[in-house]
This record gives sequence, C-alpha cells and structure tokens, in this order.
Amino acid sequence: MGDLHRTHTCGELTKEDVGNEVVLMGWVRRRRNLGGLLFVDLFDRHGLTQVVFRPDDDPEIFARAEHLGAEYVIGARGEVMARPEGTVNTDLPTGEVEVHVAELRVLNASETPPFVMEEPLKASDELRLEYRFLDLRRPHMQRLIEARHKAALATRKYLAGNGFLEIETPILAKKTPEGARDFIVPSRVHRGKVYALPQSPQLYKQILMVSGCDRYFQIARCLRDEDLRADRQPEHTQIDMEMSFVTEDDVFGVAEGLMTAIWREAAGVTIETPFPRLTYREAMDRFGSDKPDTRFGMEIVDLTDLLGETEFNVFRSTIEGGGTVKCLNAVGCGGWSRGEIDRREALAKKWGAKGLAWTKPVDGALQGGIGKFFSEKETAAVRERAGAAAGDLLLFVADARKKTNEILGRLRIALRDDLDLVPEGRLNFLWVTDFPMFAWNEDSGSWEAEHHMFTMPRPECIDLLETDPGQVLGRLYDLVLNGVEIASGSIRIHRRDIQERVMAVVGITSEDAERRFGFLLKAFDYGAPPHGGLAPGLDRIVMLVTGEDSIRDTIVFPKSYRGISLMDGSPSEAEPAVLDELGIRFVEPPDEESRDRDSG
RNA sequence: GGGGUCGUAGUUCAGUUUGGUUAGAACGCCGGCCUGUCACGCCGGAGGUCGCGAGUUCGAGUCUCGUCGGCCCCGCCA
Repeated sequence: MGDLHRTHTCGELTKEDVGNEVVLMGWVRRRRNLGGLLFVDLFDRHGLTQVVFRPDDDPEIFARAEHLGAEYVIGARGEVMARPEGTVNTDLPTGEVEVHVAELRVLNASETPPFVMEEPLKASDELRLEYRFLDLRRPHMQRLIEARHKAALATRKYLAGNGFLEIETPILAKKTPEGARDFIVPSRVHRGKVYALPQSPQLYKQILMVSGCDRYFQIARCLRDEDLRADRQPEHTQIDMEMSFVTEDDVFGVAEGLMTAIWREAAGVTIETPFPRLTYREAMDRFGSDKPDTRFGMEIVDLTDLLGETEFNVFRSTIEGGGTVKCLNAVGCGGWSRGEIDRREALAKKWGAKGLAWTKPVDGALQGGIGKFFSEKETAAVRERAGAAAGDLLLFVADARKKTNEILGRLRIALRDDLDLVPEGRLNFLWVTDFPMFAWNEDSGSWEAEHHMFTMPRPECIDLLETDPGQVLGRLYDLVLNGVEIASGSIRIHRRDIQERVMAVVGITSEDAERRFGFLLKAFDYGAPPHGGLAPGLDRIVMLVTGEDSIRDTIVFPKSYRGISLMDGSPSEAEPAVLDELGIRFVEPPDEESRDRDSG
C-alpha cells in the first residue's frame, strides 16, 4: 500500500465530504469506459463508491485505469466531488458524490472471476461453493454474514443481561445419547478408543446445572453424521441454554425475550409476545403437524361424530373400526377439474392414504364426488362444520386418527404452496407443548424416546411409565415459526430414580446406563437442582430473519449435498503414517476411481 | 440403502422428443470507437473432447449400458 492509508470505507462518503481528499481501498466491480471518461464501481463490505478517471486530469493514470480488471484490489487517492446535475444515483447511499482519482495503486490483480459478480447471481451452487471466497464477497452474502453476527451478538447481550453465563463445553466428548450417528475421533494416546464429536452439549449443560451455574448458554456447534438435506448440514449451530429452578413459563419468557431481541437487532422488526401455545395433540388434530404453519387457516375438520351412520361405506366402516373421518375445506377450489383433484389424490396416496374423497358445496347441497351418499342431515352438518360455501371444495380422508391427521396436514401445506395462501411478512411464533415421550418402533419392536430420554414426564404420567408408555406425555416444548421448528427443549429429569425408569422403557439396562451415562446419574446423586432448557437453531433463525429459503447461505462454508466441502476438498484421505500411528486400517482401501475424481 | 432430476463455450442456458452440413444465444473475456455512465452504448474477435467410458449405427450432443459429479425426495436425522 506504500504510503497510502485508507481514510474511508466505500459506503460512507456523502455530500458533507465534498472537497476533501480521501483514500479508498476496495475491489473493482464494474468498469464503464466511455472513452474520454471512465467509471469504476469500487466495492467493499460497507458499500460502493463511484470513482472517476479522466485523461484530462492525468493521461498516465487514465491509461492504467483502462487495464483494471474485475476484482482487482486497488487503492485510490482523490478528491470527493459532487456529481454533476442530473447524474446523481438515488439508489446509492453514496450516489451524490464520486471520487476523482489523483493516485491509483493496484494492490493486487485478480484472475477473471469464474462467474460475473452481479445480482441476481447466475452461478450454480457447485461453482459458488468451489469459489466461496468470491461468492461471499457479494453484497448479498455480506448482508447474511452481518445478520448472523447481529443475531449472535443480540443473543449474547440479551442472555448475559438476564443472568446467563457463557460456558464452553468439550468438542472431544463421550459418545452422546441421542439418536443420530456420531462423528468419531480416534485417540492416538489411547489406541483403540475414540472420542465422539457432540450432537449437542446436552449432558454437559445438565451437569453444569448440578454444579450450580444456575443459567448457562453457549452458541454451540452440533455435529451429526447423517445424510444431508437442503436444510440439514453435518454441523449446525444452536443457541444452547439451560436454567435451574424453572418451569416451562420461565423458559418461555426467556426465549420470547431472546427472539424479540434477535429480530429487533438483526432485522429491525418488532415481534409480539407472549407467543400462543398449542398442545401437541391439538396441533395434530387441527393442523396435522407438530410444527403448524398458523399463518393461514384451512384447519382440519373432524367429521367422525357426524358420519357414523352414513351410507358411504368407506367412511362408516372406518368409523366402526375406531378410525376417523376428517376433511379440509379448500376454499375457492370448487372450480377444480377432475385432473386437478386427481393430482392431489395421487399425492395423498403417496403419503399413505387409501384415497382422497371429495365433493363440492353448491347452494344448499353437496354436488359431485361422494356428496350423493350423504343424507340431508349429514350434508347440512358437514357443510356447517367445515364452513363450506358455494365455490369451495371439500377433501376427505378416512383412516386411523394419526394417519388421517398426517395426510391432511401434508395436504394442507401442499395447498398453501399451490394456492399461495400465506400473507407477506407474517411472523407466527407458536409454542407446541406436551409431546408424547415415547414412540413405538415397529422395526425394532421397542419403545424409543421421541425427543431424548432426559425429559421429565408430566407428573400425572409418571406412573404410566411401566404400564402404558405410549400415553406418557413429557414436559417437552418446541418453538415454531411459520411452520418451521426453530427451537426445542424440555424440563429435564434431575432424579436418578425417574431417570432409570425412563431408561428402562427404552430398553436400557442399568448396566448399560451405568456404562454410558454413569457420570450423569452420579451427578444426580449429589444435589441436582430441578432444571430445564431450550436450544434454538441459529442457522434456521438467521434464515428466517433474512428471508432466505435455505440454511445453506447462512453458513459461510457449508458442505455440499454429499457432505463434501467443495472449496477445500474435505473429507480427504488420511496419510498411511497417520493411520499407522492411530492403529487404524480401513477394511476396504479406497478404489482408484474415487482417488482420482477429476474426470468430471 | 432406495428413488427423481440435471451435466453442452469462462458462466447461465437453448439444441436431445424425431440421430444427418460448420453445435447456437446471452453475459463475461480480448481488440477498436465513444466525455456523464451506473446492467453504459456501438462495431469486430477469440473461445467447445457436448462430464467420462463403452456400445448400436454409414453417421451420436441426440439412442443403449456403465460410471463420476451437482441438486432434490424417502429412509435416517434436533
């Protein structure tokens, strides 16, 4: 840089600076060479300033400016000038001024970028990830990075202000008790033994409560060795928190305050608290989902009590067999063709429905489809219950209660997307509570923890642990925003006896328990306080705060769909000497093909 | 583990259904002209192993098989 020293960023010059000499440093984005006049858009993280070169001012500098390439890094000294009448760019914060360059320093040249740095970007995800350093240089990505920083900063400020301590827990950990596969790190010193990378700091934070830390948080990396999805990365970040001597209401209060702070600081948006609450049972019955999108209505309508005697055999026999009949009122879809209805039936069948019955309300009747099977009384009752009016379309599913709810719930979301039912700008936060503790796994023929096994059962359910696990509700809660689960937590078990009973339900013997979680049970024996917590997912929160539709770009260096980092090429092979030292030998050596995948 | 879809110039794509001359467009890049642009404009130019391999055919970007890679879904997964 020589004797040049930056005086301003590219985003801050205004009319006030006219007449001053400044030094800007940044990246050359677009050049507009008009022959006797040359403009360069000079970018940095803070914005863009137009710099001007004229042969009349200095022919030598102008000649060099003509050879500036895209993404060259330059320093430019010059005078801030007001733009001439009629050439002000009102779209730009710096649009009233420009810098006339008296000294130009090329700090570094750049290869021609593999994609044009413009919005909207025309580049595949693959290319963007390979050249992530360029991708991140775009203003759009800079904004996401900044939003994430603001969300994290708001989190620290808010939680610290509410008595939380930020505490780091180990990355090299004991195998975690949750369902996913662990990433494993072999120990060199203890040949044959491994650490696991934590899926969450769950056990550590509970032990911190036993240690009397009272209120803990950590912006924690969580790692899982499972297959990826669009919204799932092998490592994600949670705002992990835990509190002693609390009930659900205390946790909700803190979480609502935290969400308010994050949305205020990162998006400038005010959100309303307290958030509404729904039990799991109600969420499933009304929305067919444990993370309901309540930004639109079209709730699931239960018709079981109305149709027990109906002439339509499918419904009657389902109800006689203990099942349910429910419907969705697709408001305004009465004009749908047979083909359009059939397409939805195919979807429903893919999700496990036996069929998708339909009928169309007309004045005082139900016409088409199964409408003809309904008596006058049933027609009136169904119409009323569903709030059906002429021009609507009723879609029915008859099956076991759980299955009916799930299918209609998925159909409801599909209709949301097809019919564009969501009003812009809504933020519907919602607590879902009282989840069941256990689910029966058909394949293994055993009970499994729905969430995790450290959740306290609701007091009235504790005695069902041994007799009817399926009926046991946990002190579990999820925070849902616009149909996306953004946090999950529970009041935990803090007593050994209850913990051992819960473990027994999921088939963990006391020897198993001692070997895997003995340290936690031992801690419970030494004065564990009642405690509970929550873990909001930072990636998803940033996604929703910024209006992105994927968590991919809220993470600076994400993995590709197959878990590969396209920029640095991880995972890569370990050198034989490294494996030797660890005492590891792969059963099947990597084949030649995968070693040399430059063919594509 | 199963399924879908895509792979053509530096980039984003068209062309593949129905095999047939020299594989096109836009942006970018290079050269020329241009003193108020901000997606500058105008003129010209270079740039392709149609992912890779095998097969069918007189002839393959196009059809078949295999393979590699990207994205997406199910399984799995807080």
